[in-house]
Amino acid sequence: MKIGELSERSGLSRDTIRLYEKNGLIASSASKSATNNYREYGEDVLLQLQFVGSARDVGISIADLRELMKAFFDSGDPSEAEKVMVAKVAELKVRIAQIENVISFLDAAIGKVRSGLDGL
Amino acid sequence: MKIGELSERSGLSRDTIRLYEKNGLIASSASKSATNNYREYGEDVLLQLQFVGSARDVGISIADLRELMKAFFDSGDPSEAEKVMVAKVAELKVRIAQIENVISFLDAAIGKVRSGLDGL
DNA sequence: AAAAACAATAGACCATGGTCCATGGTTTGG
DNA sequence: CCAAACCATGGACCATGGTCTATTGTTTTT
Repeated sequence: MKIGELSERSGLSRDTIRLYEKNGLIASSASKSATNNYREYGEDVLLQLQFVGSARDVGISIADLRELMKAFFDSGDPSEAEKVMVAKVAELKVRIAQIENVISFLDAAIGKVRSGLDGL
Repeated sequence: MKIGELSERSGLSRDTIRLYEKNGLIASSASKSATNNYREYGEDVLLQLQFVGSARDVGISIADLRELMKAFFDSGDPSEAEKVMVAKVAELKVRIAQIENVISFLDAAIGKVRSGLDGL
């Protein structure tokens, strides 16, 4: 498919898709084919892009994502690839813990406000 | 305490602290006192700053944080304050779910790599 | 074949969140 | 008293991640 359809289906702008491609997060295939130099994407790229989108939403940087995608797709060394991904999972779990921490803080604050409401 | 000590104790740079103060995340107290115009902070600000630091780490924007801090400290309307905080907690829970989603994705990828390793 | 829709590229532009720097005033310790 | 250490301010600067624009080329559609 061409970038327009991919954009449509992934929910990412054409510009963003091109940016991601330029940064090595995805790859277009047969653009070199012939007449035009339009990017051509397979269905698989849509999946990749959905992952990338969620990951970006969650704050994973483009640089990290490049590393991850590269690990998964281009890595000659699978054990190295695994290492990268496992590390990222660990990082994300830490992040969840941090968020839970912030939530506790807020819950406490909410409790305080509520008791203030009830109390006086 | 003065900004240097607060910086020391909070782990945030002086510049960052000034930035946060300028953006209404914290407030310095008695600077208006007399001779100098040095910022003066109470112990409470250290706590606030620790919260702000964690929240920033977790990706909460300065703008959102201003709203939260304002809700908690300056709000005339406690029920409104509560609303803001509850909303943020909900948002954070969504974020956790998103991260868990990304983790699942990565776990699957790791599984794939591993089976590739084992299989061949 | 001509208009409308789509694509490419490069570069400008923007917001966010910090850091760094220059200048100048204040404190503090020796 | 005087140097070192600290503080203030404003503006420059930086990275990241995206969007927008202009220009030009390719398809499609009628």
